[in-house]
Amino acid sequence: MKIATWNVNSINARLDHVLTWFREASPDVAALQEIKCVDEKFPTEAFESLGYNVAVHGQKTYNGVALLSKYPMEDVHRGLPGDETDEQARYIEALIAAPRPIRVGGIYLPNGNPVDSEKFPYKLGWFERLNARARSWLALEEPLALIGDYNVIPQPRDCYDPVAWAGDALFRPESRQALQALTHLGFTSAVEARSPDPHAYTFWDYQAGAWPRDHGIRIDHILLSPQAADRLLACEVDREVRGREKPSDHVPVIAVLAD
DNA sequence: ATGGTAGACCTTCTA
Repeated sequence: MKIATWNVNSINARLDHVLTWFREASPDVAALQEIKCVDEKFPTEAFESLGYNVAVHGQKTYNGVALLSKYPMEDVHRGLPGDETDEQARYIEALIAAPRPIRVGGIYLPNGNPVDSEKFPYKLGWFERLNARARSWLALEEPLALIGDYNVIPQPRDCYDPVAWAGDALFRPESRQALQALTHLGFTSAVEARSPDPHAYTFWDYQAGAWPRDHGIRIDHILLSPQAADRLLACEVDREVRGREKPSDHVPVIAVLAD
């Protein structure tokens, strides 16, 4: 089973680019972030024609997440529990009804910049809610994948210039610590476990020639519960996609689990 | 050199 995550930076501005990749890579399950549209504007039929079931948690202009699955999806939850006042569409989860079922959470974690604004505590609070959700799912000891744009650079080697990123919400100790705390609940990072690339960047800014200079960062992650990690065969970052026409600033990350 | 790009949407916010 191929499980993918991709921040597409507007699904409708990038539909041809995204569909081309889906035809090539043909993931069984995919989580999309930053669809930047309400549910009714999501191109559901285009994905259905490729054989996917579609679950969307959209929002006007900003954020928005979706799950696509070749298998039926059950027990779909939209929004991260723990704060009824949170109106940002950043989380969707479903039980993928494959022959060996797996629960998948699609994550678009808040950016958190600037750190002296309310956005940084929002990021850390969101992380606490995510970790609480993860803890309760892990207690079931079932296959689970929490995948998406975490907006966290885990280690200095995961960015081209750690000094340039010091102080940024994506690299602040509080952010890295929250990701580490989540991982230490019992998750395996698929990229760290299986990617041959020691850097494995997943994002290159549109500005300042970041892509041609390979000024990237690794912020899109696939975290697997022990029952899912036991089946991990391979993981890759599809960086070639960044060099195509009209790309997203993120590229897909794919994990392959034994069926 | 404090720049630069992209998307949604309508003037500025988010990333």
